[in-house]
Amino acid sequence: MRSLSQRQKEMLSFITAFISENGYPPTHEQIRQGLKMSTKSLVNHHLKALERKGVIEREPETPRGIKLLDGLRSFKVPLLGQIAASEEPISFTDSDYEEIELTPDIVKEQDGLYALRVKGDSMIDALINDGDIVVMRHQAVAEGGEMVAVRLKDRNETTLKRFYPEGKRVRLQPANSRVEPVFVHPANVEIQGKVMAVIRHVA
Amino acid sequence: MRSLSQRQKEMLSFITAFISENGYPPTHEQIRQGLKMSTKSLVNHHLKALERKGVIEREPETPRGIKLLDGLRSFKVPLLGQIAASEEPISFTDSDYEEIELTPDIVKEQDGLYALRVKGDSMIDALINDGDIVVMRHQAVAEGGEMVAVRLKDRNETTLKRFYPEGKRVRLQPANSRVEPVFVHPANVEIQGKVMAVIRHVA
DNA sequence: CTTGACATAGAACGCATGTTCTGGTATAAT
DNA sequence: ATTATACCAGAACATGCGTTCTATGTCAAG
Repeated sequence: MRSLSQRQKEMLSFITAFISENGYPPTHEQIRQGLKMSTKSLVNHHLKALERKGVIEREPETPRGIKLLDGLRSFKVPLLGQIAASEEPISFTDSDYEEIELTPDIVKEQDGLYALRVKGDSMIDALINDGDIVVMRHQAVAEGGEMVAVRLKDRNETTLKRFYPEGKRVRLQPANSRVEPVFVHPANVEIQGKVMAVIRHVA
Repeated sequence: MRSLSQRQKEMLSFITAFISENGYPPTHEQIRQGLKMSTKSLVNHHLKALERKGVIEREPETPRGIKLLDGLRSFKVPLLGQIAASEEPISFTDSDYEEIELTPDIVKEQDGLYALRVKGDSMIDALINDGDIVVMRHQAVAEGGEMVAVRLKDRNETTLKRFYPEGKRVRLQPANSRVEPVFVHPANVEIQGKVMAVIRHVA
């Protein structure tokens, strides 16, 4: 993005604040009043410049038809429940769930996401604490190196580890490089989802 | 919020998606076309109902004057640089920095926040991995139990731990409950900020 | 002195859009 | 049979709003 002049920055800032406050963009007249200009044609002039610089997009002849291109892009993800080593697999049919609001700076891809809250400290060798939120993506097969939620059928236990198929066995590698990997038979493994991100509330 | 009828849910869903896609709300005519209704007065009727149920707010006689009350609320935080055990304290004067977009579901309070990317695995006993992002808040003094970025002057080293003043010494408690705490003299400690959240990109 | 960029000013025009009023159907509960 | 609720339909009206054209001033660079 080319740099903006002082007046352009002011206009962009005004529009951003207006949208935050009101939920919809301002009219040219509202911008004119807000920036203490005497004419709407000056507003149009600056909006054209912001458009040329790739900062906004305008829908022609459309009241409030201004879109910020560097606008905020959050989205919501269902927080379906909890994950712990010893619990039953998560049920995805629950329709009465919380949601958490994420952004592309937390998780790039948005398809098929859900979140789970970690219960207990059994995930600590994945550097995941009790109470952390893991953002998952629905996925029943994994590629080598992906971190997944894996259910070990013989132990009736779920763990979060990096998954490496190695011939006749699977290596499950903890995130903490100082902890030894686990080796299991492929038939013993059920992949419940791929870990996309972890969020920890501290304060 | 009282429960919505089927048609009201459809309308709310349409408006939410439209705003996500376009950056501004739809007109009555756009809603009418989107929901395959034959008249704008029906759109007005349902919008009135959504308003009564406290789901939207409308500015009377205002094109696109619809505000979602459960709207998305993200904000941006400067990503000022890196934090590692052995580096110099972070400079806050850098004006040419990235930003990351967060939401109130990641960090409730928004004042005085900045983010740092962790470099190296020296924070592992705080359950923080190389590459993780810590969201900090400017704060030069800490209360007992808060997790802070602490600089140990004699070792010229920065660490993230929970801070407990205990009379003539300070206890620095790792997040990992299986790791022993560190005891230091209060004069040796310089608090650089309070840890608010940790974000790990996995995939 | 000329040119280009930035900022500014106002009149005029034409289209975009919200709201009200009157009227109807279907279903469920009383 | 009546009432209430949800959903629906269309005409008419009035206001909200974007854009163009013509014009001017200041400052910096060549």
